[in-house]
Amino acid sequence: MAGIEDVAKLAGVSTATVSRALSGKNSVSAKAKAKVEAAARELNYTASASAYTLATGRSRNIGVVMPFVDRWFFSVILEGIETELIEHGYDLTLYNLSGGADQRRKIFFEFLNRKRVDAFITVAVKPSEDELQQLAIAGIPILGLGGPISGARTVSVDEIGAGRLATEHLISLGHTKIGNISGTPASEMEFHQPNLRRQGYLDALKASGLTAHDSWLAEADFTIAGAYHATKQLLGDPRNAPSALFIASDEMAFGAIMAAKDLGLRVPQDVSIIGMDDHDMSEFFGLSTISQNVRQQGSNAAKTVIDLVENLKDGQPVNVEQNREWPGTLIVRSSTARPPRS
Amino acid sequence: MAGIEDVAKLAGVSTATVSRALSGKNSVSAKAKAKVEAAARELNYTASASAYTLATGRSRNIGVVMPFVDRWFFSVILEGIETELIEHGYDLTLYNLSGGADQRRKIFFEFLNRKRVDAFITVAVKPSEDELQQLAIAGIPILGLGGPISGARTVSVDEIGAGRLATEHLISLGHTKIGNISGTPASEMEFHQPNLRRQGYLDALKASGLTAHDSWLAEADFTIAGAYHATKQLLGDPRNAPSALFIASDEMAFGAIMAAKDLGLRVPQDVSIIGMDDHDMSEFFGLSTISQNVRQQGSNAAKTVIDLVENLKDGQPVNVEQNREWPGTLIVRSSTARPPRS
DNA sequence: CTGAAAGCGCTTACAG
DNA sequence: CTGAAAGCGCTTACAG
Repeated sequence: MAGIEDVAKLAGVSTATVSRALSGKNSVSAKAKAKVEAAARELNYTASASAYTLATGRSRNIGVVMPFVDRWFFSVILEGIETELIEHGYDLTLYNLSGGADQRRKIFFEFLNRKRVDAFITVAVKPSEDELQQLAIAGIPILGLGGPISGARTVSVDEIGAGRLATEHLISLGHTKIGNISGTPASEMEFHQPNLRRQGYLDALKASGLTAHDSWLAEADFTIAGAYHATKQLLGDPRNAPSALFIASDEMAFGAIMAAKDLGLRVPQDVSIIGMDDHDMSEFFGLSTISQNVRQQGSNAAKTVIDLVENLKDGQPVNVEQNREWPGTLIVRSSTARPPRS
Repeated sequence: MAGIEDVAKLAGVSTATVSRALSGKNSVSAKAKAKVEAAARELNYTASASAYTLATGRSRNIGVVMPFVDRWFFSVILEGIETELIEHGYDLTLYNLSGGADQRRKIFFEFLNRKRVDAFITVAVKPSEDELQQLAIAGIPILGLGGPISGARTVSVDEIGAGRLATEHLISLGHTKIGNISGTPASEMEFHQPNLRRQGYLDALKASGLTAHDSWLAEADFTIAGAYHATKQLLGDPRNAPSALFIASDEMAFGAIMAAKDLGLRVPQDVSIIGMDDHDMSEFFGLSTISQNVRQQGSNAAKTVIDLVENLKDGQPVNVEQNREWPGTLIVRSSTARPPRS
C-alpha cells in the first residue's frame, strides 16, 4: 500500500504539498496539484484513517447505537443512515445493544473511550445519567432519534399527532367503536412511543366526544403473533367488539388482519384496521397506515449529525438541546372503510 | 479525556510500563501493574484507537459488506456478527451496497484504502476480479459468507443439500406432484443460492423417480408479494396443480400460504408448503422450513474472522481458500402433511 | 505557493 | 522488570 511519502516522491514535491493538494483546502499551484493527483491515482493512494485521525482529531466516522438491528424499523433506519454517510465520505460503526446490560456497559464505557467516532446517533435509546455524563466527558456530540435527550439534539416523529391522525381517519369514516392495540416496550431502552400513540388516539376520541371502552384497549409486544392473539380477544367479543382498530405498528397490524380473517371477519367490510410505520409489506396487505418515512428519518439524521460535527465551535457542537418533530403522513389503502351498518 | 501520559504520571511509572501493564502481554511487576490499573480506572482511560492502530498496524475493527441491511436475512446475520465482535473487543464498520454501483466503487476503491479495518466479512457478495485484486493489494483478509470466493476463506450453507432435504420431506409424506418457486437474484451481486436450492429439489425428485412438470416451476423476487402471485398461478391450475410446494425463502412462503388461503385451499390439508430460512415469523405461520441458523452463521463468521486476523503469518492469513459448508436443518411445523387422497 | 519539522498518542525493540 | 526514544503516517503552524 502506498503512503504519502511514495506519492510525494513520485510527484516530486514534499509530503506537505501532497496533503494540501489532496485535501483541497489550502492553496497549491495548479501545476503541483495536477502532479500530485496523477501520482495519487497511479499509486491508488488514500490517506490512512488512523494517521489522519491522530493528526487532526477527526475520524470521519459516526457511531450508531440501537437496541436491535434485526427488526424492520431499525434495519431500515440503519440503511438510511449508512447510505447518506457513505455519500459524504463517512464511515459507520455499529453498536447494537441486544447483547444486554454487559454489552451496553462495554460500549458506553470502553468502546466509546477509544475515540473512534466523531459523533453518535442513538436510535430509540435513552441514555442513563451515567452514560450521558460519559458522553459529555468524551466531548462527543450526540444526535438522538426518537425521544428527547437532555443536552442533545434530537429528531423524532410527532407520535401523538400520528395517533390522532390515524384515529381521526377512522372517525371520519363514521366509526364510533374504535379500539387500540399499543406496543409494550422492551425493558432496557425506553420506547415511550407506544404511550404517545395511544395518547393521540385518546385525544382524538375525546375531541369527537367518543370514549374508549376498556375492552377495546390491549397491548402486545410489537410482534405479529402477539397482536394476532390480542386482536382475537378484542374482536371475538360477541357483544361489544369495536368496528375499527388503530394498531401501534404495521407488523402488529398484519397479525390483526390475519386474526380478523380467521374469525371470519372481512377487512375492511366488517372491521377496519390502520397501523403505523408503512412497513415494506404493508402495500401487499393493503394496510392503511401512518407513514413514518423511516428511511428518510435515517438519512436526515445522518445529514444532521454531519452538520453537527463539521460545525463545532471550540470543540463544542452548536445549537444543542433542540428537539425537532416530524409529522407522520396518512396512507390510505384498502384496510379501512365505512363501518358496517348495524 | 485522559491520555497515557496522565495515567503514567498518576501511577508514577513510564508510559511504556502503562502500555505493557494494560495490554497484559509483557512482563510487568505485580506492583506496577496494580498501580497502573488503579490509575487507569480512576481516569477512565482507554487507549485511543487511532494511536493504537498507527503504532501497531492493527485496528481491532472488522468491515462488513452486504448488499442490503433492511432484509431479514441480512439484518439477522449482521446482528449475529456484531454481538460476537463486541464480545471480543472488536468494532464493526458497516458497508452496504444498496446505493448502487457508485457506492460500491467508492467502498472498494476508497474506503477500503483507508486501512480502517483488519479484515472484511462479505455477505452474499461476490467481488469482481478488480475488487478482489484491490483486496489483495491492500492485504486485507476476507471471509466470504454464502458462496466460494477465489483466494478467500468462505463459509456457506449447503444449498443443494437443503433443497434436497426439503423436497425429500415432501416426498416422504407421499407427495408426487411437487412444485418449486425459486428466487431471482438482484442484479449486481451474485446470489447463486436460488439455483442451488432448485438443483437440490431436482436431485431429490430424480432420486425418487419423480419428475418436475414445467408448470410446477416458478420464480419470484424474494418478496412476499412476488411469491403470492406466483403461487396463485401455480395452484390455480385446475388440471395439474401440485399438491406441495418447496419455496426458496420463508418470506416468499408466507405469500404462498396467503395465496393458497385466498384460493380456498387449506394448508396443509389441500396443499403442503415448505420454505427455507426459519424466519422470525415462521413459527407464527406454522411454516415447515429448512433452518439456516442465520444468527449463528453470523457469530461463527465473526469468530472465524477474528481467528484469521489474530493468526496472520508474515502478514498473510493462513489456510486461505477454504470453503466450509453448513448443513441446513429440517423444522417440521404445521404447513406440511400427507397429500389429499385424490 | 512550498518545505522542514513538530506533533498527534500510542507501542515496542533496545539497552540496562 | 523498566525507561528513553524511535517510529507508525499523516496534518499544519511556521518561516520563507
